Amino acid sequence: MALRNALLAALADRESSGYDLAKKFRSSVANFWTATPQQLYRELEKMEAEGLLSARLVKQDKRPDKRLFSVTGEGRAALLAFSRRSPKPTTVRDELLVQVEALAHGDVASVRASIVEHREASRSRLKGYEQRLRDILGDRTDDEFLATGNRLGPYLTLQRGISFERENIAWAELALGVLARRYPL
Amino acid sequence: MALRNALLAALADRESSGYDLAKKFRSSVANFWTATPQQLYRELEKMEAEGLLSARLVKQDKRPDKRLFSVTGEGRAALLAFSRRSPKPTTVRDELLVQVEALAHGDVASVRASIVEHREASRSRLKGYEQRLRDILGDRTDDEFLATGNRLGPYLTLQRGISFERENIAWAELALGVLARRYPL
DNA sequence: ATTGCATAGTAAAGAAAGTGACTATGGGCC
DNA sequence: GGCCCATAGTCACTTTCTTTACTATGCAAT
Repeated sequence: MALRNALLAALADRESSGYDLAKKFRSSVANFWTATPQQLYRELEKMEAEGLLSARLVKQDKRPDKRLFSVTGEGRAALLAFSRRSPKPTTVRDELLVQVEALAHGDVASVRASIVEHREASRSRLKGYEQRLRDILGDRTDDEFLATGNRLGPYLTLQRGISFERENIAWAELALGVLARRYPL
Repeated sequence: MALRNALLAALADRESSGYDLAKKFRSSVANFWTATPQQLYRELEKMEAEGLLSARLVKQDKRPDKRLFSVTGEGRAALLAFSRRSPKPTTVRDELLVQVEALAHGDVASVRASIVEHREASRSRLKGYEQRLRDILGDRTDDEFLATGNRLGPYLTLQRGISFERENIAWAELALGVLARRYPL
């Protein structure tokens, strides 16, 4: 009931295929909503059946045909209605932090390795977000963009993604420092 | 397959009832893992059936009887095995950010109100975490605690919760500032 | 006297999500 | 020629989660 809205939000800007959306969910939407490609394809079918989306088949020469989805009037109405509802509280699922919580009952060396992995993944996502931010800004400063730009929503969610990843990295450094001190190699 | 580990982590420290766990998941574990009471009761049953937990009935005078769960040897082994697995990537579900992403297609006044609500909820959780941190530290400084304390895991996850909520608040301020500028009341 | 809150749970349907395998085309690499 | 990668999906199965609605007890406030 909520993935739909993330899809409507993504499709409201541009017509896309399931494949395009899967990439977008992997690279940027994952910041605030995660979904697997299978989920997307399933949900897109349902939404088309319910009249929120319309689809058109595009034949391609050099690659497989694709279906491009776009938001219908009904879909736009649903998105507007969603924007008026009070959003559910954020939910987080972070297995690494479960491991850290149980540090005293687990394998410290292994958890330490997981923290390092996690930090590297955050660094890599952070780079992607920063690149994307530069793309949105173009040659404008943040301030010029905020005064006149027309992709405020994506700008704001991107900022949240950036600060989240920065905090992930800072936290990982803290945790590794603590572990180095208490559990020397 | 993963909620169990969060439960094992919570129970490894102290024997608890389902009700206790529900409170803990609401107030602190929610930082890195969310679960409803119904999920917990169901999972606890399964885990007891599989031998990861043992339960004992405690009769109470002034309130309903309760069942206290504790981790068995098998449960400890499962937790150790979990700590050695590579954790799945963090997943986030944040409806507010979906609304913000679709700002241009939604009701800005309503989204603004949601951001304010969200900020207040973060402030309140932040206060709770800071209190909990003071409880863990007692009269020690962070540094003394890190040198000798014995609840390092909870300390670290709490730090992550605190920085997360601080960033939520800072982001909300940013977003409200941007909206005030672009969509004056 | 009743309402509301905290404690302590249970039941069961239905929606959503995750997992793994599979089909197909074309391009580039070695 | 064989292999992997990117594109563009589909299918089936299973697990997990959410939602809604229940049962009970005792305390405190109005």
